Order: sequence, then structure tokens, then C-alpha cells
Amino acid sequence: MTLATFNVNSIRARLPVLTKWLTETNPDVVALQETKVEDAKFPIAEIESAGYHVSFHGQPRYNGVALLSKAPIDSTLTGFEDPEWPTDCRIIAAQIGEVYVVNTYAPNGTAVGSEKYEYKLAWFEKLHDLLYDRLKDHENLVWLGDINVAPTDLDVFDPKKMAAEVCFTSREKDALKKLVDLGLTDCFRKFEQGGGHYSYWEYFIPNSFQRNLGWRIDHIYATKALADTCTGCEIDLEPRRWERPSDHTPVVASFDI
DNA sequence: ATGGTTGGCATCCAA
Repeated sequence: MTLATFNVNSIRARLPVLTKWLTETNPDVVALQETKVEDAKFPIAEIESAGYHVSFHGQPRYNGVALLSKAPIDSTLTGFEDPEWPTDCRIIAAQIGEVYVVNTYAPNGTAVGSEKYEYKLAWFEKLHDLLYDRLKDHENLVWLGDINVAPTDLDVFDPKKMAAEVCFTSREKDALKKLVDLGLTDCFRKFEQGGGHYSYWEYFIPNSFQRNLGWRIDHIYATKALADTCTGCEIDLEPRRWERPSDHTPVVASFDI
């Protein structure tokens, strides 16, 4: 079974890239982020034509997440399911076959010290509680998505420069570590311990992809039981080379399950 | 210090 995460930065703008990639790669499950489309306008037909069931949670203009799966998607949940929290369309979770899948688009944080930065940290605390709860019932759980935190110096192109930048501050890394310490394995790091492997290259740095000025902020985490069956995890650079690419590229993990 | 690019029920906001 292969599971992938891909921040498409607008599913409608990315349909040519996405459908081409689905056809060529044929993953079993795909978690999408930044679909940037309200549910009524989601391109259901195009996704189903590619051979996938689909479940989505979106709003106009910003955010939005979706799950694509060859197998049926059961008991989908969206958001924190807490009326105290805004429904900003960052979380979709479902049972797919033997795996419980949690797909998240973590808040970017915008600027250190801003209201949105504090929201991001509070959101990670809240996600900690959600995952803690789900882990009680699901031995085979995958948490994947645009995590919007680079965990170590190996995961950004210039750690010194990034030290005070959003997505790489100590508070964000600590918040992520607290979630990982629930007992999750970063599948990519099971196979690759070196630096220079990224999943996101900013549009607004000229030729950032060609110069490999990137960040590894798209991750696939698995519970120990599942991570033990993980046979590979790779960043697929190809779609970032295609015409009108997303600023992110997919990450794919394979499991013997 | 600032800019650069991309997307969207847009002519600014978010990333």
C-alpha cells in the first residue's frame, strides 16, 4: 500500500499536474492540501475519472484538504470537531482499509510573534490532543500532510538564516516534537539521514527548485507498528519540473500492509 | 531591509 501527501496549491490550477501524476504513479491513497476550493466547486468528476474515491473539506480561496483513495473511504471526520475552534479546513481524517489516515494542512504562521503564529502553536497543541485520542483506538495510524515545520537543520537549505523564520523556530520545532513523541516515526528519515532533501521550494526565490533552495515540510508519520512495515519513503521531484507546478512536490511512502 | 512569484468569487491577502 502506498500513501502520498501533496500540497497542490489550488486543485483546480493543478489538475493537469495532479492527474498526470496520479496516472503515472498510481498511489493507493493521496492526501492533498491547499485545495483552495469550496466543496460545491470541487472537481469530483476529474478525480473519479482517474480511478479514485474522494473526500474533501474546503472553503473559498484558502486552505482546504482532501483524501483520494483507490479503496473506499470510511467514516470521514473534518476539523477538530470542537465548536470552540474555527472551521478553517485544515484537517480531514478517515479509515481507509487497515489504516487510519489523518491529513493536515498546518497553519503557516505568517510571521513570528503575529497572531497567526500563536494560532499555529495553539493548533499544534490541539492536534496533539486529537492524535493522542485517535492513537488509543488505532494501532495503524498515519499522520501526513503539509506540516509547515522543518524538524532539523538538515531540513532547510540555510538553517542559520532560517533560525528566526516562521516554520523553523524553536517553539514550532518543539510543538512538532511533542506530537512525534506520541510514538510516531518520520518515514522519510527511516531511509534517508542526509540533508538537501526538500519537498517545498518558494516561488518567489528565483529558480529556487533548480538551485535546491528548499524546505522539507511535507511529512508522513506512522505509528511504530505501521512504520515497521514501511518499505520506502521518497520525495518525487518530477512533478515540480512540469509546466505550472505547485511550489510543493509529493512525498510517497510504501507499506507492506 | 527588501524583494521576488503564484493563486484566488481578488484589484489585496496568504504563502
